Amino acid sequence: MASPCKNPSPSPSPSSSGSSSFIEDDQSEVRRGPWSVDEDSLLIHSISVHGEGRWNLLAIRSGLRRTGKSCRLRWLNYLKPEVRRGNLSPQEQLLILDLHSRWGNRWSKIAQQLPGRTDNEIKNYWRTKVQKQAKILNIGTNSPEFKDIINRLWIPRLLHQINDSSSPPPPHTATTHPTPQFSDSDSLPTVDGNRRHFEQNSTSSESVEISQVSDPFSDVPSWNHGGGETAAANFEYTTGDSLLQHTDWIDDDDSFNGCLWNFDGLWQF
DNA sequence: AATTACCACAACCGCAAAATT
DNA sequence: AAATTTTGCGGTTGTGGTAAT
Repeated sequence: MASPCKNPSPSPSPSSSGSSSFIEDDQSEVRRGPWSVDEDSLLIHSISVHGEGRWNLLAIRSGLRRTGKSCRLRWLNYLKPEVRRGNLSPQEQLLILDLHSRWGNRWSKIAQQLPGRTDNEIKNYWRTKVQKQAKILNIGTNSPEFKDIINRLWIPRLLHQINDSSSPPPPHTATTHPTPQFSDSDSLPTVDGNRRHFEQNSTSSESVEISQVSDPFSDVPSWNHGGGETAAANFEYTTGDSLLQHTDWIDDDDSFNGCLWNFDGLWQF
């Protein structure tokens, strides 16, 4: 395949460089690879005149030597004014984790719940952040173990970040965070304007609470500097049906713990 | 300073469903 | 009703940028 590139405001004028990253055999061939500024302008103009849709026709009418498919993708994933760029907020990450637990790899469906985010972006997030960790831990993203990790470690950390950003730092004494219900819940995040919140499940017995015996984040910016004790051990997850206590597979396996600390990287947004 | 390894993500592909002719 | 075209989706890839060595 010809070569797209990480190019937030494409692009270094491929036509002038003769860059090898463009497949452009002759004047009649369709272009592939990164879009140039001129192409973007042309596409935007063409859409403003003809509107979205009928992408093949639009590609022809615009004079772009691109496939309709390529035009559509460029517009939807990059040029469309609503598209938001930049790091996913903790709230957005939380939502993605939750929705993926319900819907699996239904990226477009998940993206619909995150205004301005594209399915491609969410997919990339999942692959680069979530799947990577599963790979490091040598477990599948669908495995109960991995879901447990998400519930125990990832989500509390995101909640902590959200708390930090939305209110003054909580006291260091034990705090209780109301948390969304993940994975096993039928409740869906709801939209309140542009803000989202999670509806507590009607059955309070299923609501998830984190009782922080101590706050693993209060003193250190990242988790992996503590040594023997895992952060997981500092949480209890009450689900009503079960009290998720730290499991043997977490605490007994040093090599696993070593891997677990790789979660730190996930928070470096 | 040079090299290597890894990361992030834009853009591609194939396929299937939906819409149109 | 069948054929064709368009649209949308999920998976994958290639490469520039960056960090590590």
